[in-house]
Amino acid sequence: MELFSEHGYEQTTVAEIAERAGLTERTFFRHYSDKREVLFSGGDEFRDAFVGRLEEALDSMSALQAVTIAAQAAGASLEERVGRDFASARQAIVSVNPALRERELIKIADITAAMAQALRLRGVDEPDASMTAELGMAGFRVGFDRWLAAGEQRTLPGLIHEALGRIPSVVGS
Amino acid sequence: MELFSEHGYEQTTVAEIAERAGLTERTFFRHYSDKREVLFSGGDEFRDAFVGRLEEALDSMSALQAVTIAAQAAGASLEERVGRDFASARQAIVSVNPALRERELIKIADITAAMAQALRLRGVDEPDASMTAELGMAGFRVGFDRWLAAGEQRTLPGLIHEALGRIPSVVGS
DNA sequence: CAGGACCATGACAGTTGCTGACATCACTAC
DNA sequence: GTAGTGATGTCAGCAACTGTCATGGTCCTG
Repeated sequence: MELFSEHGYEQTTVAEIAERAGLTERTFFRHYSDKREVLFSGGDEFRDAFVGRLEEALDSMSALQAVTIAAQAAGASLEERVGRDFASARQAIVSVNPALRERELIKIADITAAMAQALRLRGVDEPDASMTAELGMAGFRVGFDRWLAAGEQRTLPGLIHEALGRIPSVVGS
Repeated sequence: MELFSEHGYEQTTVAEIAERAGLTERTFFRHYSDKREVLFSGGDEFRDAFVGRLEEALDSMSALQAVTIAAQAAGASLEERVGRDFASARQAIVSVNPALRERELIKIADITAAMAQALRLRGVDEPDASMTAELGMAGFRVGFDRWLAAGEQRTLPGLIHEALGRIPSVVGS
């Protein structure tokens, strides 16, 4: 994060990162599958928070409600684990770099696919399972973007809830 | 496509592609920004079909209806321009390769952002603009995936329409 | 405590994607 | 006919990534 903030992501070489960490370049690639992964290390916990909470919630409510709960839980987990300041600094680096955006998008897509699979296992048919998962993730993304907007005071789960709460009127109008 | 089908995407070098095309490797990179782009050459037309149709449709109907029309138009354009067989062969290569999936996802994300921007210019506020755009793209994706499923007979626009038509009941149940 | 089975790291060479710089050649405008 | 423009070739070079082998530490076991 230090090096990326100072010189930008592309201008920072893996050799420099390794040196700053007191490691060899070869060792870096043993810990991270590629250069981009340094910025995505907490991804597994995030996915597990998302999907795990979804599976729990599915016992007692509709699919979309459960997905909403899961998205909010993932947001709460993110807010607690890393905080808004870190998330904002990280996003400033990721959002301006196509290669990093791509990596972020595929992580999100994989979580969406995992949610759809969980819904299918609970008896939700296609295309409803995929659409519901996509809706939930759309709510997360829209809420997340607004959470990092300048001057925003609300909590991430609150913004996610608001985004998903807009669906009925978007559909109805 | 030939080389990728024979040896796989990663096992095919740019030098081989260039040689098969009777070009130099350097010339390849003058036509395509990177190795992945050979498989995404029609992307601009696709995006224009999507966003252009959305802007037209916004004059006479609700935002979600317009997005639905746009997604169906993009689907029709795709079906007509490349056909199901080619799309299927291409997807078989793209879907198994993370690097190619990433490229596909960022193209989709850019179109989604362009749709949200078009909606905002027509007076749709946030978060509704982003949510509507995300909904429309979700419908396209779900429809597209089913279009390529084995044994599927329906048209791509028809499947997109069906996917988006499921939203009210997903929300309501 | 000796010996061996690991596991993380270092060292090093090699491949491939991609870029900058310069030269060449065909074509067009005037 | 000449100058300009655009597409291509040539070449050198960087940086991301990988395979392979060596080294050193830790832990387990007899």
